[in-house]
Amino acid sequence: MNRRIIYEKELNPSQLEAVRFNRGPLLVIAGAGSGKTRTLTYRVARLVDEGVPPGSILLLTFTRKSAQEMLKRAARLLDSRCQNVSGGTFHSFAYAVLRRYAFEVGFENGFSIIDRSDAEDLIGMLRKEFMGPSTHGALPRKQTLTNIFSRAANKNLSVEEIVENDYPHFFRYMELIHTLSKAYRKQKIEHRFMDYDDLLIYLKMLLNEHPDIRDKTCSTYQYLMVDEYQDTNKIQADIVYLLSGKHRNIMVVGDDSQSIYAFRGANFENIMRFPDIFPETRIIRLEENYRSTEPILKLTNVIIDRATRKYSKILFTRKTGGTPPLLIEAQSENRQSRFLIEKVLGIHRSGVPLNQIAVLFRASFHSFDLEIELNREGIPFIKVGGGKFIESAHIKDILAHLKVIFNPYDRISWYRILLLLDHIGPKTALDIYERISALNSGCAGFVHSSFKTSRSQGLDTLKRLFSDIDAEPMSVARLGEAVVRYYLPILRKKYDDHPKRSRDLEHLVVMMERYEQLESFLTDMALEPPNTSQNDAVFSDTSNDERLVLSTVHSAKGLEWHTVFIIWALDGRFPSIHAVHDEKDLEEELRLMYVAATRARENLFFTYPVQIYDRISGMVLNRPCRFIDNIPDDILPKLSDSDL
DNA sequence: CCAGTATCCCTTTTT
DNA sequence: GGGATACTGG
Repeated sequence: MNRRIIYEKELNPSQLEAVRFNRGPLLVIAGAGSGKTRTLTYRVARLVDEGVPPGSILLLTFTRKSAQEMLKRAARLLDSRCQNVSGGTFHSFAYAVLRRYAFEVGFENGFSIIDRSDAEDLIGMLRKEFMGPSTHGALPRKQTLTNIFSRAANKNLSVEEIVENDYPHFFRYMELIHTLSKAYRKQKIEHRFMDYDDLLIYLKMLLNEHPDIRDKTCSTYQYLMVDEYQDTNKIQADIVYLLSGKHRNIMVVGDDSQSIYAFRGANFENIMRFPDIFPETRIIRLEENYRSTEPILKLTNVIIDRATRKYSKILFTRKTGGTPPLLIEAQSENRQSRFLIEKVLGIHRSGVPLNQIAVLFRASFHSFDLEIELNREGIPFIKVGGGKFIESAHIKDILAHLKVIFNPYDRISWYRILLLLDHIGPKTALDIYERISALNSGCAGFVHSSFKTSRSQGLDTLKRLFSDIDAEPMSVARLGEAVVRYYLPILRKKYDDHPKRSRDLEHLVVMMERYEQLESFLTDMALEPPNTSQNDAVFSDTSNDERLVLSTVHSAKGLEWHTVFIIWALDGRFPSIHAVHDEKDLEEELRLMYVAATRARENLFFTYPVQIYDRISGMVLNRPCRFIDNIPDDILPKLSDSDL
């Protein structure tokens, strides 16, 4: 049933203008809590309402979850047609397009996506290969190399430029780094791998070099909308430009003050320069904040006021009253945790559900002590961000087996699963892979060969696994079960904490139940890995389960809670010690703090332990975060936990 | 050539 | 306090 939407009643004038905007480029500068999502959903609904075919609308967002959420909301506003709007991340969109046109970008036989750690493994193998005795130990580690290559790709710069600017101390190995970069590129092509960056690079290339495909794509997607535009990078901006084609119906929404992904190449200049690239751009500002009370907004305005470059906008709210934020000095880390727990329990008792309270922090490990205390007190919580689940070795082991089943020439994964076996080291593993590759008959080649390893019991078991799997067709989840069954003995031998880890494996199998194709499971694991760490949190889509939320600030983007605690508001932690020497990095930390603080509706607390010795820097950290230091008491009152 | 032990490193944030 | 790398003995 088609609900009749009365746009002018449900939206404020600025939102309404954006929603009614029809054709051409539109830039919406949307302050925190100003109804950005609302504006996007209403615009989707309005377009569909007026007869635009849903399939011709493309909504690009930062996570696929937020795209789905918006389309669901639009469907609730109007009707189910909105669910047919195309939505997703740049990466998932790129994947969808490239799968269709793989041939045109030189991947005649398709490709698979490798995630960050796969890329590191591959680069690590090459690094070992190319490392001579003279460069022993001095070459950047594999993570650093991966970083360099990825930055170059995302910023559209050469590897040389990145090394020169960001890693000058490695400049003398430039030649070798360059060789490695080329070798990495070659390996990826040979093995039909694309990393995250490649998805964007090849999409851009495709659109650039194939005008016919570009025209076709542009006419398919007549209306483009991009959310979180402040966190796009150069290639993404180029892609947006190419996609806007002749129709130039491109709406981008963002807040330059909330740009927090520069470390992965995002450039908030994209949003600043948008009107230069599309000179006929209409700019709309959303400045009314519907989220936070006045005292909170007053503080966040002070925080962001210290940023140097931004679109000017002044947020205001009509939510007067409310308590001012509070800065609390705790005597130790543990006292910080205990203060927080007490406060949480108090607020909870006064009627606020636990899932409406969030604890935010700069880096994932900042919550360790708190997690221990929460467990001790039996307070249920969910931790978001930090990417633990998919990163853990046992999960990667299982995925490696599945990847080999999907692509028997996946060198990284073969290497990984062979190394798990007794008496097989790097050399033997590579030899075996070479054989499999030369035989060119997939897993069967492996199953039916004999290898001259003296003690090859492990190999026989592995062969049996693959031949069992080959014998009968199984569902994705059954496949997972078979691999887990095979892997369990290895797990027990490898880890003392195997009970906990084997529960993770069971969860993984449950997740697999949702998939019909192994390929789509593996793609999702690479493109949209579960964001929460371990435990059953992964599956509970029920948003009303009662758990305290622990989250990195990055993962909290776009969300809001009744009460927000920002812990470790200690200079050197937040802002991170690594950022304090660089003007630009520091400003990003400032924006990060702004994002954190603007998540709060009613209550906002900052806490920091008064004195901490930092091992890494060898420094004593004893100042509160500089972004909230020296703020007048009437805006940010201060308190010590020893006073309580 | 593998496996076990010593040593050093660094520890953001994520598609 | 952990993970990756380097070294050494079997």
